[in-house]
Amino acid sequence: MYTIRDIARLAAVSVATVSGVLNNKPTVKPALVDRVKKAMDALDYHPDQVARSLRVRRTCTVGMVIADVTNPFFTDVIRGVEKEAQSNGYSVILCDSNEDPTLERNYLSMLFSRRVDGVLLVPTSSTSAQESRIHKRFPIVLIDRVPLGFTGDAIMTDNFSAAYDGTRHLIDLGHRQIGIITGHLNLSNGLDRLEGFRKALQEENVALPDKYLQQGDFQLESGYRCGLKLMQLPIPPTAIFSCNNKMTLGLMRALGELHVHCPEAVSILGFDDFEWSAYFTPRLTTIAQPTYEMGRQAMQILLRKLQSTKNDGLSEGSRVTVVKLKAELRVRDSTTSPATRRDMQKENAAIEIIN
Amino acid sequence: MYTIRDIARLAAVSVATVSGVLNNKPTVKPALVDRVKKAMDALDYHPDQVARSLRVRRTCTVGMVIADVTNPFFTDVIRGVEKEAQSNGYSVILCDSNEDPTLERNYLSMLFSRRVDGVLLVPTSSTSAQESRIHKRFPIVLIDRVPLGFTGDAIMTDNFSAAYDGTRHLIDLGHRQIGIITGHLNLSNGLDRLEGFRKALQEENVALPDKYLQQGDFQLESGYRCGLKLMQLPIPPTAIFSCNNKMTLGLMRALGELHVHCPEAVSILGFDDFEWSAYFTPRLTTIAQPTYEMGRQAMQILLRKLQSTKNDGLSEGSRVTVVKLKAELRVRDSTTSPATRRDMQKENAAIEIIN
DNA sequence: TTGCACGATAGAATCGATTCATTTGCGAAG
DNA sequence: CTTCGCAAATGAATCGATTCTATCGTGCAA
Repeated sequence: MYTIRDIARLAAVSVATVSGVLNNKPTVKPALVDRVKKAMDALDYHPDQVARSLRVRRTCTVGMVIADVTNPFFTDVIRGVEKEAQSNGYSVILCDSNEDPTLERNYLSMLFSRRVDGVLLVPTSSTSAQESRIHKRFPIVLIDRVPLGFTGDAIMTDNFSAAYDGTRHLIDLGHRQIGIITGHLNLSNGLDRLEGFRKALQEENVALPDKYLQQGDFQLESGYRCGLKLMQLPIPPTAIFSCNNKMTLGLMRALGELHVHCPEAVSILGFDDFEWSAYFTPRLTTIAQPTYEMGRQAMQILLRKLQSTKNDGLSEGSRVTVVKLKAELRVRDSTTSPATRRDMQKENAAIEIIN
Repeated sequence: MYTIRDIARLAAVSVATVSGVLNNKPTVKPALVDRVKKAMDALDYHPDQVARSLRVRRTCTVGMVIADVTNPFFTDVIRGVEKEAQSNGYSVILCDSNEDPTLERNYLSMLFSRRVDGVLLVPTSSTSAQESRIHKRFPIVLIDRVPLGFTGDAIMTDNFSAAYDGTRHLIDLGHRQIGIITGHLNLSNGLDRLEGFRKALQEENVALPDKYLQQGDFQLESGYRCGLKLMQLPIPPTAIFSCNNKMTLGLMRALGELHVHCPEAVSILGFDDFEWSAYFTPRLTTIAQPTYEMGRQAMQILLRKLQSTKNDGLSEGSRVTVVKLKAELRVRDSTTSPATRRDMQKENAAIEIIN
């Protein structure tokens, strides 16, 4: 393993000159640049970034703490982050907190010891991101959700509007008995989606019976459980809004087991689109978040903060950025007007008679 | 930001003593350990891992270069890797090569500069992992696939047996016209699956017409294209084996567009199971790879190599580990005996008359 | 009482880069 | 011909840990 001194010796220059070449300082004469570069090639020299980081007090590394790598929502975000990081010379240390606050805390602590320049965080419900001690360590940008009362930098979908638009779609189709399976309500994503849903109902004077509001926790199992509850009510809803992808799957399973057909018997609107959702039967109507873009912009916000803390003459670093991205409603086959429901049932009846 | 010297001063000991406490060397007297720990708590001191890495020539960081973060196959692997790394005090730098050899090369170079202790790599088809220069840099463990003639450490599914078993399942159901959509054939995963398929056919003297073998590239688009070709043949196959998850989706789209019903008109066997595949209609019969386990064991193999190169008195470091994990055939609804096909078509005909 | 051995602590060198303070070299001006 | 100034190159200090070597102090034996 060669060092900068080996290169200096081989090229017959000082280490300072080699360093100058590495950082293409304009003061080094072209002739020397050439000699040094030849020497580096000859020894297949790659400067040690660890040593460099120690000296310049910057690692060009960011930490990313997410809740679940296997959720396609997050993997799209990761891809955006990674792409943007890579093209700016940054690396990403990936951490999976598995929605566990203790693990999240440990990861943040570890990332601090490794002296990452900043952190992208999908916070757990009782996140340590709110503690001022953590914030003194490095810039943090939250992704997807923020705890109530959070005042720092963050990027997320405009969940309120997204849920509002989706619900309007159901109402416009003619639904008046609409159920919802919510997520956690102590983080912004869960709460805002519920509020957007409520707003749309209120505007059209559609009632929301207590039983039509089922609180889940964004996990598959809860979608299944809430789905069963909703469809086993004396008067089941004619449409259900499921607040994330995993709960939608649980809901689908519940419908399957109860032999409730979608969209004939009930319309389903899911939050989160994913590559496969167009292959379900029926093809799912979903609210698609701009996942890749969210990751990309999250990294951009973080990079901007890193720039401004570097030349900290400006107090730019203290300005707070909050970005809300627009979601897109993708209407497919799982939502139809409740009027057609009766027609379809008639058809089915006819078929049954034949069989 | 405090350093070991601040702690030493506050605790009125030498830096060597503080270092001794940090690395719990047994020679430090309990009384001093106490004083030092108090000082560390008081200043919220977290030792700088960058400085430590420089001195001990070890970063406790590994690089992971994969082909596509958004493919659920890889995310499960990542989770296994990350979990195992975390519980051994290692961090993972994630890189997405996007199946691009140039990008792969750049990432490997960057990881070397960052002095990662080792690398987990899902190689692209013309990977640089075969160059001896790369291997001198750090231990590498390949995941999922190896290039032809590769001789280093690797972990993957026993693709040959998996494909053989899956194909037997189709034959046992009574299929004799079986098509296949293969992946790339210059990496082991694509080739071994084809060979396993061939073996099963040969054993039962089932012919494989040229037209029944369609070469894809593991991407969705190729599954779609090959699916169209297969089902538009004068005598289309009664069953199709699709060699990975994305191509299976493309195939499903092709079937949809052609209004070919599965499993009535054709049985589908997919490689790669994923959380959602039980929610497709029909529920997909798939060959499930032990993804999480693959990631976990990949990291274990790498850790073992790191151990043995550390105390390099032993030449253990030169022994090569190749692990092939068993896959599991998950029979669901997309594969049925071709005999039932005619019955179903009759049913459909009946329904059409009614309508 | 003195000397020696040994365990515990201290001090300084080290890892490999960057960067500051100097020195060197060269050309122009006096 | 000397000197001044500026650009280019050098050498040493530095970042914050670890670790080697030296020193200190204590207890035991002669």
